Amino acid sequence: MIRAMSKTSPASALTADDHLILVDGSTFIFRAYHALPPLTRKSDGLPVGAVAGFCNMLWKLLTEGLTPEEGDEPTHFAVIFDHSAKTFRNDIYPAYKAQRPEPPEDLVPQFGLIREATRAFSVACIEQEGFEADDLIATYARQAADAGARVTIVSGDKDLMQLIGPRIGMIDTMKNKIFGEAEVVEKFGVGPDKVIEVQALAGDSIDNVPGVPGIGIKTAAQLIGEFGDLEALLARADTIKQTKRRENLIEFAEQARISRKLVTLKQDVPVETPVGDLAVTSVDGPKAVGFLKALEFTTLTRRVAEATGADIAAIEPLDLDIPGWHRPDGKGRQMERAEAAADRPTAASSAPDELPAAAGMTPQALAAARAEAAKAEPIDRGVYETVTSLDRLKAWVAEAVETGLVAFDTETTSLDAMQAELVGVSLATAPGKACYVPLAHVDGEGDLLGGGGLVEGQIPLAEALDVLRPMLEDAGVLKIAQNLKYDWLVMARYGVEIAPYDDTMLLSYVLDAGKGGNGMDELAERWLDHTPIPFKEVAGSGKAMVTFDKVPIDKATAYAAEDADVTLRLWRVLKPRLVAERMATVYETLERPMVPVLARMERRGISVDRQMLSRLSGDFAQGMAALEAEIHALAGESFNIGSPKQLGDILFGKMGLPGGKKTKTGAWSTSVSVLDDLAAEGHELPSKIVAWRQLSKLKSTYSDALPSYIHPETKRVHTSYSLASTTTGRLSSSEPNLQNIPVRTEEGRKIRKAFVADKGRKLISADYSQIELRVLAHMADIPQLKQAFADGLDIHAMTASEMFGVPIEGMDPMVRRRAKAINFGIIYGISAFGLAAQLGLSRGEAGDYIKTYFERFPGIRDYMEAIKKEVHTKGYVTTVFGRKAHYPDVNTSNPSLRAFYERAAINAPIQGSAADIIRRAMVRMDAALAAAKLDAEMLLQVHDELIFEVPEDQVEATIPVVRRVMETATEPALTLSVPLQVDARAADNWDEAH
DNA sequence: CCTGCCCCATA
DNA sequence: GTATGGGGCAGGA
Repeated sequence: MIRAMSKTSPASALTADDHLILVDGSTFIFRAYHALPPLTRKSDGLPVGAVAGFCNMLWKLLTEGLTPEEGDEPTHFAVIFDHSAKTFRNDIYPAYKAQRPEPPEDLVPQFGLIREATRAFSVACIEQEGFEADDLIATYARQAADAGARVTIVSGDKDLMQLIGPRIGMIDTMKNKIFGEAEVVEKFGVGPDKVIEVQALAGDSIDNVPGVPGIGIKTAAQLIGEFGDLEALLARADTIKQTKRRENLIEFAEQARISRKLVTLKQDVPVETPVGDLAVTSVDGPKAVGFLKALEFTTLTRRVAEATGADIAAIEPLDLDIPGWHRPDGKGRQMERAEAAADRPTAASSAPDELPAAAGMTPQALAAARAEAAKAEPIDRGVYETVTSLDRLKAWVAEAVETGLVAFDTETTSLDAMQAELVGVSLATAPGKACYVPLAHVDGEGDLLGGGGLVEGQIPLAEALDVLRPMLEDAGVLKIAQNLKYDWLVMARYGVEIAPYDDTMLLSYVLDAGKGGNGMDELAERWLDHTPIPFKEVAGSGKAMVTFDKVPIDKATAYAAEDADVTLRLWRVLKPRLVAERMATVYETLERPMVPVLARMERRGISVDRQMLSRLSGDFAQGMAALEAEIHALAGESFNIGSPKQLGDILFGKMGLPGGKKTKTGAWSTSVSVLDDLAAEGHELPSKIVAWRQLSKLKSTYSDALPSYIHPETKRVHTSYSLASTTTGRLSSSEPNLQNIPVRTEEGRKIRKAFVADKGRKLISADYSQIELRVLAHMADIPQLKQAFADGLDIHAMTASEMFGVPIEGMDPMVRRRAKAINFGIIYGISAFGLAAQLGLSRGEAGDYIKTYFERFPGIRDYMEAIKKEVHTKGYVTTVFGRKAHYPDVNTSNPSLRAFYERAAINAPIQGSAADIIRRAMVRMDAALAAAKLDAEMLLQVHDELIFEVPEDQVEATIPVVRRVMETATEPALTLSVPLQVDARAADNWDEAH
């Protein structure tokens, strides 16, 4: 039972018979707090849940050791705590663990209590200034192991895994999991001896260990496996093939070295208490019972009293002095606290929370707790259910309705939501509680004869939809999805309109734009330390790839249910951050409502004239053939004009023309600007190349490609908008990209002409005039610019007039052109280098222009300096509506990279505010048109332009409505100090409407 | 077949 | 000088 004092002083060295248990007290208390149900002292509501968990664990380990077997009790035992937040690591890297939020209010009083508990059980309670608990644990473990003793570390902290070895084990009592070398390999992909190398590369967002950007645990393990250790890798970083990875390894080499220092535990702390002094002594019964009685832990008090022979009745409860706790004076308050505590969501709870769920917990604390809990909870794909009966589906739906929230995901036959056929759906109602409902899986064995038949045991699609539809449309059930627009579109095509909803991709985007991707796999790595099954693994890739309906149902369940499970877990991490980080309004006004707006636009599509494009392709081909013949004749040989390499050899090798710019990889550039310069020197060939390139581009990218996107049923082209792929808040368009349809050249505009209204209808194009300069004038508060916009002046001419002192009347077009280039340059975060390139000036001349500009508009320079300062201190900048754009690497020591991030940061609030404004207009547009009883349909968005299709006889009525919505889009949240101006026109095709 | 590079279309 | 997506080529699988 209780081991009597087994060692006498001097208790110096341990022996091979000894067993040292080291409890990581600081981690334990946080994890116990989040993992265990909240508990308060009956008499006054003192929160004691974590302390109770700690005492139980301590007692069990002291009396039983790791196993209930006789003789497994420890000979030495210590609980180690962090002394204070600041350690030697902060001298190496000031930001280390700087992100740590304040602990939750109801945890604070438990810090002292847990130390009291340790002493009450007569166990060594160790902490030492300047060192983390981990370093002390490392030092003691090393000393004991070197002496031949067995060591068990009680912790769930991955940072301690580097210590694991033949004599040193680790156990997570909270999860009942033992960590040996195999578990370390599973977690880090390398053995314990290489863990620090991996951590140095991968970093740790929770502890603020920077690592190397773009490298996570997976990549780090692979690199370390290949190169051996960090230094070997850094020494040969230039041999890494992936450009971005190579650059990052080179650029962030020092950061990786610092990270390595941060994660390396110190094994030679000059400990104040010698390891021999950690010998277990018998528990002082009355002392322990007095303490437990004070906390009103009845069961444990009785158990300890029995084991030690102490008389409970005779022992007075200890009078505890509890810092951080104020005994409430009224019973009402106690009840309130107790109920609130009981309400607190725990890791295992599935309480639907629109927040705040936890009284006494700040939003920041809740968000931090959720982040920690999410990583602590393992994901077990084995528990997912395959739903094959209507009854089970009804049960899941009932569960979702009861819970009030459900993560939802569709599995389909295509990535294109407009073509995708539903194959199955997955649901999750709580972490780990997820299912997959196969609906249209077919026999994978299908050869030419058989196969293709529906797999047995699936619920008929129509019946399943009838059960799902009420839940998916139920206003009382929050549907959570990752990239909901896709699922929304698919389900809309099956007659289901999902609402209300949250989208984890958009949550991530609104919180972390610029910090990395927002895809599910990446988010799962970042927030759950989890790698979901790759799609490749269930469906194959390349030629062997099959559609999801061919995937065996058991594999499909593991994959699909996991997606719903992961989505739900991500939501539990990300949603609380909205409030904590003050981003709820941005999410709710600029992101979430865009989902159905864009989905409807995509579903409508736009008509393109296939015959017209086909003719154009023929014309372009003819033009190219003619030019090709001339080019080959001039070159004196036949070569592939489309190959920049071959072209460079001809121009700068064979023909000996003077090369201008070099490309990144050292080859001569053959870009238009270089070819134009050569043409200006009188060479004939380059201009023909430019002409050929233009035709080639128009043909391959547009006239050949666009018809292939015409939907077989709707006969229209349906682009896909991405809401979350730019740092600034702009949308992007792909498959096909309809945001880069040519407009600048006559030839290019022929493509645009092929975008047409259907018969009896017109296209309306409405675009904001100079919206970015107007936004800049407002944000930087520039009097001349504001006045010019108020007066409706030509802004570029006004700029030229201010700068060069010439009258606007009869201005030289060249002078205006320069001013225009400068205005654009300002928006892009101007540099003399860039302006010189744009205007064909010397760097010095361009620099003089910029100087003059700043003298005339000092407010612009002040604004730019303020933005730079902001991005360097905060790591992000914001738009007028509060959207954030993050630049985590802006503080790099690489000067040109740093300047690049600074320019991006200057541009982001301008571009992003304009993007916010048009988003607001789009969110309101459908309702405004409906209210005016108009049938206009919004089809496309091109950053500052919206394209509608309208019945011919409604054109005149529609234009004013569209214009009003767009021009007043900032209201009522914000009134700009400059007017917004919208130009709108209608025509049969996009070119003429624009 | 995949990836990086170059070039180029838009705002 | 900002923000994107995409086609063709070339090299390494």
